[in-house]
Amino acid sequence: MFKSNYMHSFTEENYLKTIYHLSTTNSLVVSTNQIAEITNTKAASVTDMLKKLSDKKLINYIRYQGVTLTENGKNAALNIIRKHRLWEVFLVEKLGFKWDEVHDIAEELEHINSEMLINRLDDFLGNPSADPHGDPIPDRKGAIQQKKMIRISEMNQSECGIISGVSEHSSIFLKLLDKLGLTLGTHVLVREKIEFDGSVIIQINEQIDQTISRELAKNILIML
Amino acid sequence: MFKSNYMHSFTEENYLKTIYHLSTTNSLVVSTNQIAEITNTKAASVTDMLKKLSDKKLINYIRYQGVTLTENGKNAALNIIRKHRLWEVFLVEKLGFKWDEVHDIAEELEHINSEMLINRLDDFLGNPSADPHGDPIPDRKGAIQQKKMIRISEMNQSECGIISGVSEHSSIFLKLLDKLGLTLGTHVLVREKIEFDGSVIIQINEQIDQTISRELAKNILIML
DNA sequence: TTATTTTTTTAGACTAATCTAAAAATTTAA
DNA sequence: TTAAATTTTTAGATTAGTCTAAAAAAATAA
Ligand SMILES: [Mn+2]
Ligand SMILES: [Mn+2]
Ligand SMILES: [Mn+2]
Ligand SMILES: [Mn+2]
Repeated sequence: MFKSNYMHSFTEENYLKTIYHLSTTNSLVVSTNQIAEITNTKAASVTDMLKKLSDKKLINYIRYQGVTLTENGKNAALNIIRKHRLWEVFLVEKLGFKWDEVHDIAEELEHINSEMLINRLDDFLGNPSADPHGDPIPDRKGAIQQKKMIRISEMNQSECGIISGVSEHSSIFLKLLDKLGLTLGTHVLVREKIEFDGSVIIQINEQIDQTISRELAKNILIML
Repeated sequence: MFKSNYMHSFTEENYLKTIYHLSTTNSLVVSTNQIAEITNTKAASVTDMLKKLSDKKLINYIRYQGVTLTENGKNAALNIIRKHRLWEVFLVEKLGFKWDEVHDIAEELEHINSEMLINRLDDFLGNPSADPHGDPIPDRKGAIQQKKMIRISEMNQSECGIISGVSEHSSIFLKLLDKLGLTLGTHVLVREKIEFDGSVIIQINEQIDQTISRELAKNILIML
């Protein structure tokens, strides 16, 4: 078993992951302040770390201009995300955790360093393609197959589909979805879109109708 | 779920575990140099840490006189050992690792902090009482049931028993035991003790006879 | 296009964990 | 019971990651 990639510290890994998430959800180029906000640090600390990651050739960094991940940096980030999501599957599928309970534990487990471990875990779980929140799991080469999903708020009247993901991962949000029966795999049909407040009336699993707020509709992802 | 014990750093946890192991295998009182050797640090660094652990009331420390664990320190150490051994069981039983491959990974996993996680893992594994090396697993209260075992080197001629543990955990030693068929659960009968070099002729599983060196005989533990 | 606001970086300091070298205490040996 | 050797502690530095305050650059507004 040979060591293919360099070791990065716990902290460096968290920065890389943060930059990856920001660059895929917002603009490709990520700013110092954005990173500071997510990592709960100050801009000055971020600047220090950006210099270090740049020295290690994990990011492309020009003063005052924001950063992007290099190929190496992107691979490192994807590997951490792979580990995070596989551990989340393990916690839910094997240990019986709820989907709103696993994130914090996975934040710790994602830093365990063993390629053999994570590949065997992957096999043990049956090589899942998505985590408990519907997020895709990169394969051992870092390839990620993004499914096309739209938010309920973007659906048209009488369109239907299956709940396949969420764009908000807080415990309070996920527990609410549980309560409303809006878990992954649920069939949703848009009955009516209320223009006044952005709320949406949906039919759940071809049975009851329910009104959900715009906030909810914006954060539930549907595969048509 | 309430937080019962304070958080300790990764490093503090490793010192506590080291002190526990030294105080149970050697004398109760542990010296600075012993700790330095196991933790791969220098005596000066150990002294610094001992002051910190003493301030936190995890050890009883008097300058120049060595340390013992307090009740809190012992509980913290046992909790880490519990996690280490449960993870080792998981790696072997669920992911198919060999007993010589799991220690280093468990050294990382033992620092994951979640009581809920470890208790669920315990249940998932069927509440095992020993790890893959035969070492007892403390229960969730820290209680440990030590089985009485003796080394092959201490057995008398024509005594027999079951291999139930090892007192050496290096990969090279464990792989050798595999090769010789001396894994946990193997039945051993002492045929003859060679005085000249301390080697022992044993019968394995009521079948073939084999001569093992004193070094081997000293590190294999038997339950009579 | 100049002035104001916002963002980012630098300067200097702090903490945890480590080190080397030297001093102090303890143990062992003569 | 004194001298020598060993062990342990202190003193003073170093590194990673963080902070606050101030300076510099960029973006926005007048
Ligand atoms: Mn997560
Ligand atoms: Mn997830
Ligand atoms: Mn081990
Ligand atoms: Mn073990």
